[in-house]
Amino acid sequence: MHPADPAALLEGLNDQQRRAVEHTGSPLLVVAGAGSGKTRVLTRRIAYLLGARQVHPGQVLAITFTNKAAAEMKERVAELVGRRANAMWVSTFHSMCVRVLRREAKTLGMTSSFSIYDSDDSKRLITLVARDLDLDPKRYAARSLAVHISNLKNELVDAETAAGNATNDLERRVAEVYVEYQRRLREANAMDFDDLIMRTVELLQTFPDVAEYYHRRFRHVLVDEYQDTNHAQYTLVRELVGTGRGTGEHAVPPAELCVVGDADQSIYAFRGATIRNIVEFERDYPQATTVLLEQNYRSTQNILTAANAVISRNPDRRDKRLWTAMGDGEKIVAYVGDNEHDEANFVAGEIDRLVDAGIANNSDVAVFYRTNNQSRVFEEIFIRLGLPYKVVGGVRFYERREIRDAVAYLRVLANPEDTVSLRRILNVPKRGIGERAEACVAMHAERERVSFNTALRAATEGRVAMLNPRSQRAIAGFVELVDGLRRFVDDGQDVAEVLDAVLEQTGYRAELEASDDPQDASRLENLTELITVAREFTELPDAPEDDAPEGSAPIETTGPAAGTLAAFLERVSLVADADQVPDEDDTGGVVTLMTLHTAKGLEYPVVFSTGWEDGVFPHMRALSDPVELAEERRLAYVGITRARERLYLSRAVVRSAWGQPMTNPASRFFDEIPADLLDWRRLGPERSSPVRATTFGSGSGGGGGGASRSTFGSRGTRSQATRGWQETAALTLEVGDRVNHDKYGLGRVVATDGQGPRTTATIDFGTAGTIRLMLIGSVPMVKL
DNA sequence: AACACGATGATTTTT
DNA sequence: TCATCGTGTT
Repeated sequence: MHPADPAALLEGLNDQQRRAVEHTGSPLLVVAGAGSGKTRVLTRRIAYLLGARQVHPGQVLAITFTNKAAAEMKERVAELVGRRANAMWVSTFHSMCVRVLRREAKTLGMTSSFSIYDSDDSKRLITLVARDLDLDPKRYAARSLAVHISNLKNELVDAETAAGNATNDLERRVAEVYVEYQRRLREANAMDFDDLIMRTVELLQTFPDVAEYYHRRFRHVLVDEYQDTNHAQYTLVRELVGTGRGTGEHAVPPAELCVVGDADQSIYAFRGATIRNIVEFERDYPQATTVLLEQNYRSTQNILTAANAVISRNPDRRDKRLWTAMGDGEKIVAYVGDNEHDEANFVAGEIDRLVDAGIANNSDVAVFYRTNNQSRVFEEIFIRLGLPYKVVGGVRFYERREIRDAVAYLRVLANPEDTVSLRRILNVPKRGIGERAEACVAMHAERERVSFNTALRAATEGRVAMLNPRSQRAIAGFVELVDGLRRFVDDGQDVAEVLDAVLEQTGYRAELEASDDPQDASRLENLTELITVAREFTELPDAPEDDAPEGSAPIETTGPAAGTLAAFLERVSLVADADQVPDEDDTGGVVTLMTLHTAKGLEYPVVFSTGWEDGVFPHMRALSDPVELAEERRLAYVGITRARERLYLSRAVVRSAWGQPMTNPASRFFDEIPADLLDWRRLGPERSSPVRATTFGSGSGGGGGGASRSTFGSRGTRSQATRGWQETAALTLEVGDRVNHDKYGLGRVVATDGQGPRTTATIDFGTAGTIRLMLIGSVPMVKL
């Protein structure tokens, strides 16, 4: 049992943290600097509500941005209060809204089985709409239209209002697309991510009974990462808290609100997040109390001083100075490489040195960069040195084509009207329903004002104009296939079984198995993985017991019953993190590579923040815009403050961008760090005698190998040189050698053949197959 | 309907 | 550089 002794819950907190935990009544803003124990404050506060203030756990709503943060918060609260934590709503903005919306779907004219469209689905639909409206795809790219519409939704501007407000051509076009896009979403019984928030707001604002229900239920609302909220989310929170101004039976006093955030860590403005929400919190909630957490429990003072110095350059900022009782620690190591290979080589060498010296394990180390493509050079070198690593981010599991195809089938089974998913799988795998046929069906749908699904069924009866008999038969086959699979679902089969049947009966699996493209082998593995996920999902449903406070109406659990297809789809739609940040207890440990954005919220004893070049970081597009530059600076602040003990900042003089070598000046952020904090290991190539381009002997020169090779020649020279060097180093292969190929992955040489430039190697790439490759030109492969 | 080719253009991305 | 997209060919 957890007596949740109130005094114990305040133990070990500093004064400010304690104030935040104990504060009662008025809205509370906790300005939590990086590493200042914000999660601790949130979890203790929740436990304190329960333990000291007799709050029922069902009255608590805690909102985060990520599933990971929600899971962590729930776990840490459970450590304090035990199973009572299960009765709380601790969830992301989006899953919270889905819960509400599924419950109230009818009120909004939807079915509770509505599909959730992610940005890819939404872009597809917008493409269709734009095409139907005859918009020039050059001037009105789907991606850009999607961004515009998303921005409008984030500002809670609906399609009709957008149409009315449009003052120029672009805005009018966007509004036109927006109107039609919403019509199609409704028709497909679908909502996009932004709708989830916007429509929940709409629901609460339009239906006082619904709002009252939630007002009575949630007496405490806590919001994490408040600086990342956009206007819609801000309004949602306000509606959830309520004004207490209702009359008669609607008079429910406002809920107690506690928001936690750090304006200096707002790095998602490009997604509509507005610091305004945190900067002006006090104006929005006049009686609000603010608590400032400045004591840092993560980093050394040198690291914090650097972070403070950089962020202080941002204009219009509330001053905040992180400090620690832990001492100065090491200086920040700085390094200038001749090129990105040199830089990566330095990083790898340093990691090696730290690990050898027993100062760190691989898992203690993270390498950050501004853009994903920068990971490549690190991967190359780490592979060559046998340094285990993991890249976090990039193409995620649920974004892979095969996974999306499989999920689209499931979505169509759950929601027959889901047009985007339906059209996605219509001819996947190829079954002879081409563009032409699809267009005929779409035409029919539009003319008859019926859904695509209905039109498809009309096609099987020959009621669609211009459709040739062959296509008609193919469509009939498809419809039959889907109906057969749906019967499977209706029979109550497990999700994994349904998925298996989908892959089998559609021939999807067979097609991949028959292919000799090694990528398809990995696709097959991913699908197997998806089935495993589905199986685990049915076997260990993690739906919590819902336990509403006494006196309030009982409330449904998560919506769809645990383990069902609907529940699985919801999980898949709202949880994108199948790829995880490696655990520190991952055997032996791996170095973690990620973008600065992904790094937010994490911490590592050793951090390498790389690519500190004007044009890279800060990014080119931010150089001329003070607002964007300020956001880049916050990104620098986030990067710096991830480091606990050792921080390395590095740049390369020359870096290849899109195949062209670029000479970039040092990042301006270097100049913003007090010089005495920096320990420059290398200031760059000596100006007087640039390192000569040497000829490339065979692989003897270990150690500094690539590092000292100059790239100061002409452009052509550089790329030739690098390539030549990789050739000799990587391509002297013997039977038994292990290699890593860009496309085929890890393999072992089983045979070699031929001489000189005609040398070939036969390599067993495991599941990707055995392949014979010529070792000529720039082979995308390295020897391990 | 399916494939092959050249033009294009390319931050960051919790949901 | 490299993946995606639209166009043209078989």
